[in-house]
Amino acid sequence: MKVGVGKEIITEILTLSIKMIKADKVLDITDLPPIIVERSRDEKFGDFSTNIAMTIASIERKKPRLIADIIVENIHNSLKSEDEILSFPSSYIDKIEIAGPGFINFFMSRRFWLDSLKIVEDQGSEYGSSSLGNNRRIQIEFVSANPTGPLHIGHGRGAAVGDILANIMKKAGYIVEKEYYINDVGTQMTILGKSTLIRYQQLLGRDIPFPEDGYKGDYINDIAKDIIAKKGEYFMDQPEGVSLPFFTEFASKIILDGIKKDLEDFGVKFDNWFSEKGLYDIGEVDEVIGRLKEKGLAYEKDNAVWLRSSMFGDEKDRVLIRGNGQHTYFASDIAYHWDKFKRDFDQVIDIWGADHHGYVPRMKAIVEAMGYHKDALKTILVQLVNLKRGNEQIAMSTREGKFTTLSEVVREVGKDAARFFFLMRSSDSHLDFDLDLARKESKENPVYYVQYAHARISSIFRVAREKGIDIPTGEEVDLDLLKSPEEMTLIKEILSFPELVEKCAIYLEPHRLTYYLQDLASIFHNCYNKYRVISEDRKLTNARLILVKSIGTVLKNALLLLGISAPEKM
RNA sequence: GCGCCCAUAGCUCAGUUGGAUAGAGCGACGGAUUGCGGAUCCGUAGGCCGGAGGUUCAAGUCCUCUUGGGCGCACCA
Repeated sequence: MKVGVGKEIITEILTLSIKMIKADKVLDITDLPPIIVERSRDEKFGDFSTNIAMTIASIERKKPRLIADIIVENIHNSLKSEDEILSFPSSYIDKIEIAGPGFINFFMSRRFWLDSLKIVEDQGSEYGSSSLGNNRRIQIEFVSANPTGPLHIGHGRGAAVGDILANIMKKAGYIVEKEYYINDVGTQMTILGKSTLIRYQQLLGRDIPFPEDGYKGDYINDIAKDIIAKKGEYFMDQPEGVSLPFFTEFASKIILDGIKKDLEDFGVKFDNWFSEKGLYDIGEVDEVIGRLKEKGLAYEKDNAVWLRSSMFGDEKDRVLIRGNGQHTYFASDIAYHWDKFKRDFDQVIDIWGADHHGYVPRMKAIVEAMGYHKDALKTILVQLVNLKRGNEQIAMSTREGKFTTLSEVVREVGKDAARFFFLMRSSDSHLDFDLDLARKESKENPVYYVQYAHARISSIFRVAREKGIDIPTGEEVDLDLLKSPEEMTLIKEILSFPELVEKCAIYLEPHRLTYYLQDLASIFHNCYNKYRVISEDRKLTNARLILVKSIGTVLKNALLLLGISAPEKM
């Protein structure tokens, strides 16, 4: 018997029914559209709905309600049939209605929901997993900030989105690799080295101006001091050809270590740190440009090498090697993505700040030029973050080196609140991050609200134990005692979790998780205030303990996906 | 000038990828506790989905135009 996701049951019976209708030639269905079953948006419309009658109607040019009638009648016959043609008991379906322009609405029985609830306990921490991904390999690349300064709050949002999406994709049955691409060559690195060198010289008393485009943050001074402590005045009279490479490497290493530390404190761990410099070292950039030339996709003009990206939907061709012989970042990005695809990922996902959106068509173009389907690369653009304290906006200026860093935010509000807040909006919406709200310990703060629900459940079990009530297992409990509409709503919400995880994975929209958690917590708190879990009625107590335990499991599993703690006490 | 994103309740935002009577949180107002955590709950008010056309059985959702905001348009990164 297949218990659980009701959609599967409904899809099965619809498929069977339509097959029979076709076979009996009751209806002439030449071109069957996909059968889509959805959770009904309103209780009045039952638990599951399908618009299949309408989609068939539009193809066959018949009346939708007529087709719905035929389908429903056939389903009734199947349900009544003595032959075991269905993989589930017919008592799982209470009622089927045709409504509106031709929707078919399915009302599931209490027995179906109560039976289904058991899978939550059976699966425990695995609950919510699915085989959607079929072990397909995907890579998610995110953050990838230049090692020229500490991560700021915008990187934090990207980090949260990437890390949590990775957790979701794993839960949905993908094999996921998280990667950070280190831009450790090029102009910005040179500027970093120069900035550090000049600070070094200034600290040692040389009166020289600081460059306009230099990195002005205090951290540069700190690094310069560090070099003085280790090397003294050695570099004061060295030629730039000697000192600059040292300063560049020294500074970038310290900054990168800082980035790693910040990410670790934020709960983000990468599987792979990929160096751009490494691409040059093994000659991959030149190799890929050579191949593109062979295929006629790159050409020389005006002393530079160009990619024929306009052939693939980009608005113009782009330079790969400049007239002065230097590669553009685009060149190494091509080599990098070529390398990614060589590593045999079924899907590559790049998460970028929205200010890079102009780059998307270019990258898609190159993926196609390399012979892959353009959807093999997906990009998520994360919009910017405004930091606020209550109603007051906190000014951020990266140019001047005064900006709120990720580590400052994490230190102030904690990792849990920060991760949750970054996921409170869809990625393509601007995000106002209210530091005051993130610290508040009341229901206004959604993180506390959700964690509180979990702590409250833990507390119920503490009390139960104190009263000598053993925590029951599903086998010995009569779930049929859960009769109130609020309890049914809770059960249905719990049972929609696997579906939610799949939706997050399919649409690459991890923010849905925080909305789900708030809904679930709210329904639980409501029910909690209305009914007592622990009462004189031992059987009812047991049934409710099972329900509450299942809610706790889902809250915990969802919080775990967010990388947020599920506290027993707060 | 061209391109991308956004516009939905006073505020901040969801909206099951085209479905039925558009939702939540916050804020406002009014209520709830001899018992499991009041760090909670319930109720009320609040809408021309920025505007105008179009596509179809059906549009907040898709197309065109338009208004306002954000961000990009280098042989920069």
